[in-house]
Amino acid sequence: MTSPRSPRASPRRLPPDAPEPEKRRAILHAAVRVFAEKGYHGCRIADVARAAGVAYGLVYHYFQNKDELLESVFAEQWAILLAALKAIQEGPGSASDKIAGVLGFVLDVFKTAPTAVRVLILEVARTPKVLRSGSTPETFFSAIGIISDVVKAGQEAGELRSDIEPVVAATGILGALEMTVTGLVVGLVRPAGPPEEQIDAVKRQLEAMVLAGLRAPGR
Amino acid sequence: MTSPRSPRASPRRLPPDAPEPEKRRAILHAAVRVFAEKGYHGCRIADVARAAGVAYGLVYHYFQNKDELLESVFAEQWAILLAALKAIQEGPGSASDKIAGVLGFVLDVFKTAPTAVRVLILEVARTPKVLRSGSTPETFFSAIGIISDVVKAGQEAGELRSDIEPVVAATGILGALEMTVTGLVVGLVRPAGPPEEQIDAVKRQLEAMVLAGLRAPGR
Amino acid sequence: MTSPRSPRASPRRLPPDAPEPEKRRAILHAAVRVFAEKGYHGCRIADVARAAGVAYGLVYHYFQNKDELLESVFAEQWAILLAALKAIQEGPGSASDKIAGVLGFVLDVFKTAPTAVRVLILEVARTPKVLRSGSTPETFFSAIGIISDVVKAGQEAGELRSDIEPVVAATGILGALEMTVTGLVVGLVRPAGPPEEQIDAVKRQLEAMVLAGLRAPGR
Amino acid sequence: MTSPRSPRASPRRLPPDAPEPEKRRAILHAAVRVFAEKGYHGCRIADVARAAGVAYGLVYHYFQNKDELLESVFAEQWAILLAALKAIQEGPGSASDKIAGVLGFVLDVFKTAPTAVRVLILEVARTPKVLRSGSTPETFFSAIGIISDVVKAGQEAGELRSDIEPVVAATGILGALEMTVTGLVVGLVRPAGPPEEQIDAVKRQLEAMVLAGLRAPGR
DNA sequence: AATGAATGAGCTTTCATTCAT
DNA sequence: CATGAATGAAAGCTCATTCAT
Repeated sequence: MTSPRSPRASPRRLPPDAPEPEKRRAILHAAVRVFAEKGYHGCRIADVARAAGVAYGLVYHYFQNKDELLESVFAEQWAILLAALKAIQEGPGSASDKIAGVLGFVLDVFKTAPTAVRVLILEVARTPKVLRSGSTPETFFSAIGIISDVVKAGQEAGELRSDIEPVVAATGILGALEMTVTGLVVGLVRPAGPPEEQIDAVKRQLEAMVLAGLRAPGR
Repeated sequence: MTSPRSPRASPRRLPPDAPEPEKRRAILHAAVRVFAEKGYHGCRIADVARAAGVAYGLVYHYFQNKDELLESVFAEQWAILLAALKAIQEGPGSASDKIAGVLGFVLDVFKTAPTAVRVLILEVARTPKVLRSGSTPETFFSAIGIISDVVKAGQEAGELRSDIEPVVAATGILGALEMTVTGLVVGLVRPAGPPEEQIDAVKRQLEAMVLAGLRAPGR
Repeated sequence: MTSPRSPRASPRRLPPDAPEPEKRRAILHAAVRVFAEKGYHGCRIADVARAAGVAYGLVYHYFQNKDELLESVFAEQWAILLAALKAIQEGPGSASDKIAGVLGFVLDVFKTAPTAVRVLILEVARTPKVLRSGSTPETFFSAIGIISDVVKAGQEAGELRSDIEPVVAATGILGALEMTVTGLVVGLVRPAGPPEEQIDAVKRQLEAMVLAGLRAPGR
Repeated sequence: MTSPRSPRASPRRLPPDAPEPEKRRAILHAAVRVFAEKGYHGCRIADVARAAGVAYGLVYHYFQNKDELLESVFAEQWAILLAALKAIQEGPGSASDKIAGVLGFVLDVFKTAPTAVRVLILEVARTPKVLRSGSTPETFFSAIGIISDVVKAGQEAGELRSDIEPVVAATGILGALEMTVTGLVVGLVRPAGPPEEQIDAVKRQLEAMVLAGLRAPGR
């Protein structure tokens, strides 16, 4: 990985107006599945190509190299998450509502696309430093930043307790959320009832716990 | 052709009474450092050998292969953590005290041995499922189990709220803790003041937040 | 950690209709030469690749591993021999004619391609049992079987003596043939005259001896 | 193999009067068993040491290196065979008697020590050229030579046919014998009856065939 | 004599990347 | 755009051999 073999100039980006080629999408989606199953390092380009039903070399037609492929996968996933977070942040409602909204959103996505979430959870921010040169870390920081801002706003409004730094709060929230999803993914957290309701139950409990931990005294 | 080479008779395990060879320790410690720096996949056996100051082949004298080396590293680290968790669980004090104790322990270890924690955090439980065939997953489950038991005891004593399943609570606690440590590792969480006090501050805030989230109403 | 890496999906076998790639042939032929010179264990894949004039990795593109390469070499050589034996068996002539035909065929092949014969002689059927898991042993048994059938037919026709079990006879015939070729290969058997005639002389003598040993009394 | 790492001067030979150390014998015998099972290249010094019940390094105390160990094994086995051949040659009886004696001797040895024969059969004269620098090939030639002399004597006495060169005859005889033993080893040749008698039956048939092939016309 | 930990060259195998078609 | 054969550096693993005890 990251063997800087030939820092080719052209970023291989399609002209901004052209629609994204169908096969590029196929590769990207296949990559998500394969990464989810074997992890970034455990999979070969050949695996992705096969899963996408395209030829070996085509991957290199659309992506500079393996790293860029990973970056693209992450970028796409994070873009969705970030957009949602931003929408929630800028939307109406109290800080508590917004935090609950974030928890709910992630768990809902997990209900419909557990694989994608799994990749985000298990691979992001777990890859060696070298990889950290792309856009991934900034994006990760952004996510923390948004939640952090929501918390700060809540504190200033007197709704949330002020003795906890927003960054620490945001980190704790995301951590609890992430580990809960991991628990679901791994099968550790497995409440009674049909799958759908299981997740809803977990969502309610997590929400209650997190909000109680942040609520300003007397509220 | 390769005659199946009778599946390696000696499990390469030292007799249980013999003291651990000095060089074995050296390799294990070196592995922690190298994994921390480059990640499991990013490092070569040669790196570990060099860092340990031993010959290449000696690694294979003490460990079956790269995987077993990783397993051993994890096993050792987890053993320490689990022992501490158990000691806290069986010790005196209320459920809140014990939970605070767990948070404090992990953050204290981080203060003195951030490298080891980093390996545990960034590499463990982030490797594809298949890998989970060793002792790692059970150990991870054990950790969750212990915290979960502490929570349950607290609930039965009326000290902690009962509307949250112990497993969900335990997962949330560990998640918040882990992400906080990650934040410290990555440099995201970076409160003012000298390093020592920074961590103490984070510890206090995390503790307050977590306990408030679990406290039974009216307490 | 090595995710089990789904057992190599493609058996690396070309579709039965496609013509064999030129380079695959080149590798196979080079392998024969190199095995002949250094023996299976004494040669490296690098040697074969160099002798074939192809890149290192291409060997692994066409063959699973070193063992499979050896198997392929053997399979090819044996296939030729077996086909010839079968043709002789099913052709016209008495049992004696057919046995003489077999002796002649092998020694003729040796005249034109001593290298290939050398590989077959020195490497085949001399490798530990375990190795025998491929197709080699069955093929070897087939060869014995064919000769054995020829002998049996000759016995039933009253042409050959009946007090010797066909299998024993076949084994003796092939053994004498093989050792003779080995003697020629090693330079032990070295009659006077130019090479061509040397071999012919040996052929006549071997034939006379073998047939006299099998002839039915009174013929 | 044969990496001429340090052509140490001392041949590691014990003083000619001293009795052979018990452990040296143990190693030699273990080597025979292990070679028989896995072949020369398929076995490790560790295998031999373990089979002999001695420590790793002791093998190197008694033998220069792996090659010398193989040489010693062969030398010992061949010495037995050669001594027997010579005894037969110099003993009384006609050429036919002597040839029958050779066949009988080898098959008898096989009855009592099939393993040792197997090593001689399957490993000797099948090892890459490089190894041929020791005493092995000469010994092999000697065996052929002795039989060859017996044949020649028989020809001069008018007992055996003269139209076959003694070397060719000797090669054929040994080849038939060797392949027959191989057949027994591999389980290909498997006549009816209890094991003991099976071998005797094979012996009689082989003898009849070989002698008929060599007898002078009119005898 | 005996032991087995220690060494390291060498070999097999993998797989990201290139390129001719 | 698409293909997949071809390349070769890199890394894991083996095992003969040495050496301190």
